[in-house]
Amino acid sequence: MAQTKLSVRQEDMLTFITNFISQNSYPPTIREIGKACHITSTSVVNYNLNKLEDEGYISRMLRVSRGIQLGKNQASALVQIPLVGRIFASEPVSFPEASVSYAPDETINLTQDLVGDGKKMFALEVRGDSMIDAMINEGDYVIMKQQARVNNGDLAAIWLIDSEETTLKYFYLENDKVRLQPANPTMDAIYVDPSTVRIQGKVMLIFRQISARKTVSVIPNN
Amino acid sequence: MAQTKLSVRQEDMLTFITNFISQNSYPPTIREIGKACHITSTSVVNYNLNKLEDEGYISRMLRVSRGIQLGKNQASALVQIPLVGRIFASEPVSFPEASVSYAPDETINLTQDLVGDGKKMFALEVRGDSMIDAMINEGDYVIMKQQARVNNGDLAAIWLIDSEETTLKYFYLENDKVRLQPANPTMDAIYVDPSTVRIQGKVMLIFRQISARKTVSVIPNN
DNA sequence: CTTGACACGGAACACTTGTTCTGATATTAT
DNA sequence: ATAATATCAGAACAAGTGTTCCGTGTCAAG
Repeated sequence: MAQTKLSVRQEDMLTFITNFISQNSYPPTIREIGKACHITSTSVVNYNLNKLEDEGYISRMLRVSRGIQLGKNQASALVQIPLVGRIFASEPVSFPEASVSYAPDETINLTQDLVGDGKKMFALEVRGDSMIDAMINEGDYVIMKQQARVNNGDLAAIWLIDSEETTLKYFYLENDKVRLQPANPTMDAIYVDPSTVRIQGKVMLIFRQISARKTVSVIPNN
Repeated sequence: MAQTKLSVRQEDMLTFITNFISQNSYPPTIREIGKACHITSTSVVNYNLNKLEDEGYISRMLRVSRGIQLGKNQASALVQIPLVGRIFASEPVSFPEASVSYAPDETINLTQDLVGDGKKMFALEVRGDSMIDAMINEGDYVIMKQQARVNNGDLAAIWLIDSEETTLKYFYLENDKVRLQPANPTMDAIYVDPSTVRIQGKVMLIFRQISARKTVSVIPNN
């Protein structure tokens, strides 16, 4: 159970097992592992499998064919995040009521290692190109987690009460002033009073799916 | 192949298989199914498994122990994409040789509805902030597909022979000239001769994981 | 009634597969 | 150098496992 270093061969086996399972959705046999990792003897595979089990990377079922389970650290479980709508610049992010059971038209499947447990998270599609200061394009998807407090350095959706608009900026609380730092490093930060902002949520992930992009209307702008 | 109704026994088997997999993370054997569903003969289990396969509820691997896969409707498949390195601006994207079997240090798990089959795809982590014209930040991950040709409108990694650097730009072939359009709509396109560019690949996906971002060194730039 | 399709049970077979044993080689400690 | 430990290869065995064949019963159509 100690966290000693894995041998090259054991690393090899572990990655193969992981790939095999994600590809076939059932674990490989000892001989399949051996063939893939260039190990001629089943006993050696068995030997190293026991090592992997000792280290906690896998679990083995006694006398069960393909009885290999990945350790807790490995499994990249899926998370379904509801796509709740579009986000326009200068509009508040409207989160759905958490109380009502909600049936989204569309859900976005992501892995847990990207967004965590997915609790209180919603996906928004970005419309309009006025989020360039946040380095976000039209068509991008933003995964947000609804929360009223964020840590310093988080990219947050912030409702500016005075100007009545929402921006996505990195949030820093400094000396009783809130510094809102654009993601674009060439742009300047703005400082506002904490009472004039309301945190709506925190951005967990941004992604841009190029392949699905419609033929953009690009007119060379000279 | 028709969507006829399943028999009671087949329903039974299907629910058992589903539960078994989610509990053990490997599929059951024919005899395990038989025992759980009170079927004494393996041939009957085999018979009904084939029925289930005909109806599309499961897939079976020939002569493979525990070779049962749940139907497509159940899980959106995962794709593992190797993280092959970092990408700096003005450097050519170095794809790994497709011929050699390749063991990546790290892989990125994504769902198929985001990147497709994942074939010939590699993940790159962006270093340096000189890709702002492509609306890409430092720390972003770029999923690229290695290919020498792209369609008009694709975001492509392009090696500029003259200036000896790689840029990510939207690619348009127009009147014997190549128009390279920055993703940032406020920036101007450039026109080059087709002989001076070489397409290295196509960008499939870009994502930015905010939560994992290290505390950025942000000095207010007045 | 006869026929055929369908579902089932039992049994046997051949291959798969986890396990174990023996011995060899490499690495490290004494 | 010597011993101890770790890693490996080959072989063999027993149990697991998918497949197939044969026979029986049910039920609806002809």
